Amino acid sequence: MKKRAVRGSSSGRPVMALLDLLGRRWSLRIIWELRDDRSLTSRALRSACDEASPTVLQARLSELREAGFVELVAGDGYRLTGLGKDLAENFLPLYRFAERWSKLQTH
Amino acid sequence: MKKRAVRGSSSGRPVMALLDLLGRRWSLRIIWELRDDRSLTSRALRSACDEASPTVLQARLSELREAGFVELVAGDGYRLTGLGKDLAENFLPLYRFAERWSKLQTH
DNA sequence: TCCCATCGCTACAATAAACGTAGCAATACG
DNA sequence: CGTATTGCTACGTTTATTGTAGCGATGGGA
Repeated sequence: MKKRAVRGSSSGRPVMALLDLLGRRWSLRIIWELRDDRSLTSRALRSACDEASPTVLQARLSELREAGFVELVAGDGYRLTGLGKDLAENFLPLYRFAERWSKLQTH
Repeated sequence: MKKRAVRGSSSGRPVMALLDLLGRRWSLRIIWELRDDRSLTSRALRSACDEASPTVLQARLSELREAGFVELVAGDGYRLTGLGKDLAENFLPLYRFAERWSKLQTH
């Protein structure tokens, strides 16, 4: 029998916790959809995310809110916090890489 | 009845495909563990990844190899390709962010 | 007031992904 | 020959995600 954290892999070093949070389904996508100061209602976000299940979207939103990356503004929907924008900024090179990479993929 | 891709969310825009690949469990972690030209055997990688199941690790490795990010060098184990290093480079700001963020978390 | 649309969010059964353990074939070294 | 390692797979169990439906609350008209 092996002991395991609630959702392991984040034991110890700090980077792991973020990789663990972002390595869940739709986490990266949500941040992507909220980039550039976009604000989306829960349903608009669901549409943007390819009609993903509201169950898991709410779960991710809760986690991202608890982590301080996302906030819910009454009457305006979800959007990135200052910290969340900071995170998204750090994603920019990754997104640019994705563009280049996708050209290699479809060749 | 809704039609859905094999592992959806990557439909259409190119960035999605990468987010989809990296948004799977252990993907980000594997790249992290292979950073800085490290080369790890499958079992060493398993140890590094908190004894994750070899089933899923092999699956991720296959996907990452197919995507051209990781390669298996006979007698040396797994390591990042040139493209993989390029990807890892684009992760650097994210890792640095994680360090800062983790300090806010544990407060 | 009533109707109706929308909001954020949840229940719940069905399906897919990941886990944990064990072990295979291949290779290398004694 | 044995033994240890490599990459990798089988398979039953557990966990995560899906898909559909619907809740209570809120805001506008009519």
